[in-house]
Amino acid sequence: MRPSLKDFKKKALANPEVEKEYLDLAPAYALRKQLIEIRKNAGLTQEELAEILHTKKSNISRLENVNSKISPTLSTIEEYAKAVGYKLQLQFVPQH
Amino acid sequence: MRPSLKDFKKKALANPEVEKEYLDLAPAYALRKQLIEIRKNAGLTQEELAEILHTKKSNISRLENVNSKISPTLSTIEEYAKAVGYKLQLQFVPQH
DNA sequence: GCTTAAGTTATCATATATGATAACAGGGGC
DNA sequence: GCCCCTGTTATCATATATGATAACTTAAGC
Repeated sequence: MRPSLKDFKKKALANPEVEKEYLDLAPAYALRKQLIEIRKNAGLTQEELAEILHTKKSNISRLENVNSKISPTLSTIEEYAKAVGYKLQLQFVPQH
Repeated sequence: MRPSLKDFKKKALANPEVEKEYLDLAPAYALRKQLIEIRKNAGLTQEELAEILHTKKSNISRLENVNSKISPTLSTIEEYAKAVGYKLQLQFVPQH
């Protein structure tokens, strides 16, 4: 029997309730999921997107990866979004 | 007679139409204006906000300044927003 | 089972954002 | 006029994001 952290995550995220908590928990996680989603919408692989952005697939992976500890710059996110046909909008919403 | 770049900017931004073009032109500019706006809404000076964020007012100025060439990290913006009572929301909107 | 495609992880080099300090500019109040 | 408050700018040191390369995992296809 192998370790099952990945399995756990997969199953947990398949549960809509857990999913929501997961997204609420850390906005950074939500970002990664959105990035992946819009890239897939564009029908691109990490490698293809990397080429458009003149970088390498490993860097795209790092950007999308939930386990990543980096806090990307706005321009990185903006360029990523643009490359897959989206534009980034920022909104500041008052707390409560 | 003194150079009037600042005057020009002040007058230009006072014009609603120019204002809109200005904001459309570069999202980065819009960001700076929003940052200043939410800080003022919180009734804080740069120095007061700097203290909350455990940094210095010169760094806050750099962040807010339109002439700044930096592309801040998401965490920087998030922490700024939180400190003045807002939360940051990211939206990816399809082009056209 | 092998191969290929897609994504991950580790590592290092480089670029850039951030922190700190100091000096300066402008405005308002007195 | 002189302060004080607020924000700006320049500079340097440090932290961190990004780029590049290589090796690895996993799944899908045959």
